Amino acid sequence: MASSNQVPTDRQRRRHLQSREEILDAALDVMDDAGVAALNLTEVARRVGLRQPSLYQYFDSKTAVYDGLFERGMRGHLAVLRDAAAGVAPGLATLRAMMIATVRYSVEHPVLSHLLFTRSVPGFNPSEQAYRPSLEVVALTRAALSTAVARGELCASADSEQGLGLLIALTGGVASQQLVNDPGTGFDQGRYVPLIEPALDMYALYFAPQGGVRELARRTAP
Amino acid sequence: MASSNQVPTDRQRRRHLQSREEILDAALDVMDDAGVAALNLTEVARRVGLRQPSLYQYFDSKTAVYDGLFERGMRGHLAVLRDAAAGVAPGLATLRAMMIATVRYSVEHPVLSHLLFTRSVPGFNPSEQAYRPSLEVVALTRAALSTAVARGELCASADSEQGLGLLIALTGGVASQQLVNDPGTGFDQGRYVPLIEPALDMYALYFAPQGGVRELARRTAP
DNA sequence: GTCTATAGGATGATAGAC
DNA sequence: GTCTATCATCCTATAGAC
Repeated sequence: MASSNQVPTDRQRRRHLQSREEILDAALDVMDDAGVAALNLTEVARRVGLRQPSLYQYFDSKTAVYDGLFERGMRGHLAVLRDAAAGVAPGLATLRAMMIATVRYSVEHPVLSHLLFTRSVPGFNPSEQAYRPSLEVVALTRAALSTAVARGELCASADSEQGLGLLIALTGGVASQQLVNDPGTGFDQGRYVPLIEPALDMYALYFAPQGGVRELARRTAP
Repeated sequence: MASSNQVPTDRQRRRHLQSREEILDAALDVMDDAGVAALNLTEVARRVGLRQPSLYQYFDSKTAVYDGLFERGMRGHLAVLRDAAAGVAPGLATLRAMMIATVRYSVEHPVLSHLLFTRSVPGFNPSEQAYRPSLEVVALTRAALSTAVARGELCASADSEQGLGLLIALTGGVASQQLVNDPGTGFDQGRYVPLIEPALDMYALYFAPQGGVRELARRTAP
């Protein structure tokens, strides 16, 4: 009895975390209906079957809810990238799989990608912990670029800030165009999703290895 | 005296329109400080030297203010594109100038580009009139693509929905990366702005005309 | 942990005097 | 056209009972 109401049991801890996740689910629903910047704790509480003040047992503030979603989104993105990379050969094939996975993740989680990849919520800045997974995402991408160069699939200049920046710009550009111009459509039906493959071809051509097309063009120039 | 308080004079009309523009200026300032979704009519009125209810002489609602800004942004974008196209040769050089102008416009007007190119304001949808200039933007871009093909600077497949989509994705991707990852930095200092040139090179290489590098690579393949 | 009650603000929009 | 006054909400967050 000494510690019965002092230290929570594992079971209590699990239930608490489970409730947090349910609240985050509801918050996602609300934002999906009303817009990312229109998160409303009263509506979240209603959907989860609680009164609004009860949410403060699970989150210290509205910003903390945003932060929880941000962390969930970043972890999710990292997870699908790892999955994508695990299923294919290293190097260029991995880059391709990662780009496709990122566009798919963005299209299938429009609210999260708005929160992750834009500055659409006025007061909100993610905590260091919530942001951390994205460092791993960048590290994975750099590693895949480096491997593609080592395997002779891309020229050395691809493994640079410029090469990384162009890849990210292409990926984000395709995903953003799909979300803005064809919202509500899934990955398989999206009108702009098919731009992924030519975008990747374009990238691979531009960073073709030495002896590739650019070198050929230079050598055969008049 | 018969019509003195019925039909406004030209001078009155001009002053009215001028006040509208001042209100839009103040609204831009507010959004620049607090975020695009945090537009606040009381603060706008304060900055323009009026009381909040007086704004309703110039705009029917808060949404109408957003719409006025949207139209201004679209007209501005169209104007810089026309300027950019007017100063260079037709075809590929025009495409290059238009892409640079678009990234510059986005970086120099971050609030407007957020409003124009994302869905960051929950309830807001632009009116047909406000949206109209963007149709002209697309028409200009298509024309430049078509001209570049006709001049033999790009292969025929560039003048397609795919060619247009890739160009827009590249442009928006670079601009978006600059705004998200390096906000507050100008066009000339932006760390991601220099991606424009390689992005254009990448595009031109991918859609190189027949007899260009891709054709060469095919012919000299083992 | 959940509730009721409420503090404490902010905000969009309208009515009506001047 | 501009103002004061005010309506009508809506929302985050806290206090304290159970």
